Amino acid sequence: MAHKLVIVESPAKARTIGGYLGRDYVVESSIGHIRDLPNSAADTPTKIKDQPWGRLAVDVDHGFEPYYVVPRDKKAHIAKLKKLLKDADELYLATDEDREGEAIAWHLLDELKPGKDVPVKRMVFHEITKQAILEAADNPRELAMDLVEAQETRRILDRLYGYEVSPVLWKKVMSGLSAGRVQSVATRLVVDREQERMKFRVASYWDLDGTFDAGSGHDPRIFPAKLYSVDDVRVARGSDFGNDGELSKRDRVHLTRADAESLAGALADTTYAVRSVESKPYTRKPYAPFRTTTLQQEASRKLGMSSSVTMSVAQRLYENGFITYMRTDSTTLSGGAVQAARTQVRELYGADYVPDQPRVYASKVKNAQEAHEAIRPAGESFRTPAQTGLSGDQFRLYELIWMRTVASQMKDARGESVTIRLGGAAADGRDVVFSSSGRTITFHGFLRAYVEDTDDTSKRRDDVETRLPALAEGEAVSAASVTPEGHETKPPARYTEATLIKELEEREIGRPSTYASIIGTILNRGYVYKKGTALVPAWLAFSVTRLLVEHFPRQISYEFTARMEDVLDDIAGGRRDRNTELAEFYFGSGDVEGLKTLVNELGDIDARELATFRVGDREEGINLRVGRYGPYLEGDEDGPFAGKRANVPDDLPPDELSVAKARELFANPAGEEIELGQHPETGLRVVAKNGRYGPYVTEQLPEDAPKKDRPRTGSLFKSMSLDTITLEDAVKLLSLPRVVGEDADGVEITAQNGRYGPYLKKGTDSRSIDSEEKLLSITLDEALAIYAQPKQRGRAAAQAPLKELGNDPVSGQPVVVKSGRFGEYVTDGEYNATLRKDDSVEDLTLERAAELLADRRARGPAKKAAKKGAKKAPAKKTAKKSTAKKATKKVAKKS
DNA sequence: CAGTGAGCGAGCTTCCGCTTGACTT
Repeated sequence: MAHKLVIVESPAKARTIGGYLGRDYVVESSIGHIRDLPNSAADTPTKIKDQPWGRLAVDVDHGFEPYYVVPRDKKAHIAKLKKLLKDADELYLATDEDREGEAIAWHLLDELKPGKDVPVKRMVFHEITKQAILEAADNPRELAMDLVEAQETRRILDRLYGYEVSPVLWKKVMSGLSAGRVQSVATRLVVDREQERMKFRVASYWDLDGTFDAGSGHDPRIFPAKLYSVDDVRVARGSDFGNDGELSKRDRVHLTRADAESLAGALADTTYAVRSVESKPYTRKPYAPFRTTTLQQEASRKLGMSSSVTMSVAQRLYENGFITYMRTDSTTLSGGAVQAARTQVRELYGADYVPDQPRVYASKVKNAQEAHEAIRPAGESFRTPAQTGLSGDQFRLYELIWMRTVASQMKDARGESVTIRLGGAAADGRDVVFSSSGRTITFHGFLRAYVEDTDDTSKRRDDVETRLPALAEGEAVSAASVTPEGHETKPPARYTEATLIKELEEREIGRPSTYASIIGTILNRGYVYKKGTALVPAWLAFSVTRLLVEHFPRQISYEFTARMEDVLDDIAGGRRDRNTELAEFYFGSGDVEGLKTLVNELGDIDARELATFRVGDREEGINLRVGRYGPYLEGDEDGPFAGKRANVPDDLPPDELSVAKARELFANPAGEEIELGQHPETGLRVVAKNGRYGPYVTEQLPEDAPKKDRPRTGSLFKSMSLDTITLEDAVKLLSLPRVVGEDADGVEITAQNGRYGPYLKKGTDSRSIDSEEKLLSITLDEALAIYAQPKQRGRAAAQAPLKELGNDPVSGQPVVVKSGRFGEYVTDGEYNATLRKDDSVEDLTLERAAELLADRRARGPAKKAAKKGAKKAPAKKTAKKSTAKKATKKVAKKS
């Protein structure tokens, strides 16, 4: 029977909506985007691979035309959708109403290609309630192609940014690194904050902490107050100092310890009078319902969940129908949800807590696309946490969301905040004022249900009460105690996952669906690491950020994304043109240099300079350098540490690398070594360390040993670890190479560990052996037996194929799968093709193997001599010719 | 930044945004 096919983005949404729409409709999901630019060479179609822009999959010379592919794991799903469409008489594209959703709708249309007799409609809704869905089905619109263009612009710009700038980092900093519009700015935020911390100079300041007695009859009778001013000049507090440790405000008196102590002494006999009592009404509005970022922040503060844990717990709640969609930038509640919340407030707290009018929360997020509701309990009436039957993290997160939603429809908290100033004269004639502030809450309102936590420990939570006595102006008060108190300013706090995400949102960088993964990216790349909950930048991030700031200032600027959003809005509104904008970004225009130009001009970037950071002043002569094996210190040629180097522990936060710390590291450059004891024969100290080639043991020669005496070393066997290694093991390792014996001609055979693993050596003839343990145990007979065998030429060749697939349709040669140095590959005897990411030996068919081989063949014979100059002539003459051609062509393109 | 001996298929890394998968006992 014919039906109408509705396609939404999320399977859980499809289920819900299917229930609302009834039997005439079949509701399916796209499961997000269904097509995208190929993300790696393996997925790039052969026909564009050899184009100069093939790596980008965007034809930058012809209108920035993108080449989309359906990812392998989506193919089956597309087939399913096509099948459903076959029996449909109408297609409703009901993806989210935002830029990405509009693009998904267009991709669906372009990929499913409905027949002319199947009308296509675009259906949009912002809340998943029966009424909203039915209305949406009755009021479809057309696809907004300008919005699709805006999304394409965003997609292409991100591709060009990421895939052009990342290779610059591979060349100049380290292979495998990445740069992108979002991650690079996120990293920069963390680096900039650390640099502020490094520049930070602490300020010490003092004040007086007083305890005052309001006299009997007052409740409370005793109350605290702090020194506020001396001779009408305000006493400096922490916020009055800048990061340089200097007072940043005028008209402040900076008290030292001596000042504070002498003033306290002079106040010993002072009596005080109330100078002023200022009372203001205190009102506090409830917080808006959760959106993705605020949920992540509160789950972090209240439940200690990381952003990724929060999202996956929320995902499960969503899939099981407990909450609405969790990736949203909207704080809007549907009418039904508002009613449900108000009902719940009445039931739980009484009618007094229900405001007359429902509360409406406008979005605070600048580039909000508001395709969804706020995150709230699902349904038209809310289940209390106890009614859900949930447990563990799901229960706790649901409870948080429920409380927040309910509280958002409660009355304001009301009360009074009071400031009391007490004045008195010191023995030396100075006039002093103490100040005390209190807060009383007369009606808690929403605070009974939910109080937001704060990241800033100096801020009071909204529900904290401090009661003060009801004093009147002129009333006399005595001091119970006046104590000098010392304080120090604190450096700006490091970002946590939650505060970094908050910062990114405020700067319009990233989207709800990506906040958690942005953190994942910068952690995975090694740009930042976590120390407790704090995000600490690695030195690598300093190098990368420096390169980007110096050479891609526009792209790495904090405003880049916000400006891009404005442009995209204009494209979506038909006021600007996609190609003009992309061309400006990529090729430049007027005095704006394009990305392409910047990338091409990078030959002169000095990688060494980029990776060098001065520690302390020039005179100290200390540099930190970011090396392939991590950060290390190096002395200036003309400085006190000339020629010296020292490892810097990977987990030493950059702001803790003081000059003193650097000197300490120079003094003990060995870094972390594990003391194993004294060698029973030589009496030398034996230690285990981590080195360039992994963990190893070595012995410490006496300081006065001649320089050419090298200490013996030995890599740990794979079966050993630095945690468990014993002196006994170490002694064995140091005994290598071991003399196994002599052959019939009197040539010595030794056993040792090398770059390619354990092996035997007889003169210049070496043979691999199969276990490291055998280095210690192999006998002369066994060794002679190995040498009696002819030498194997190459490990790969010696191994039997993993699988035989039959004959290749092109070459007619048998195709086999083998395991080699670079992983598994297929070969027909002439060409070898490495298996791609998604291939497995088990599932590999001859068809797929032939595809890989054809792909490989299309790129021509292996180019052996191309790189390091021809050492040996390649076996095949024909191969040599085309190799040379290929190589020249490539060079020409690069320059 | 410890120090080592052969000869072996080179080819790939990377962006941001949408959304959930998961071969088995």
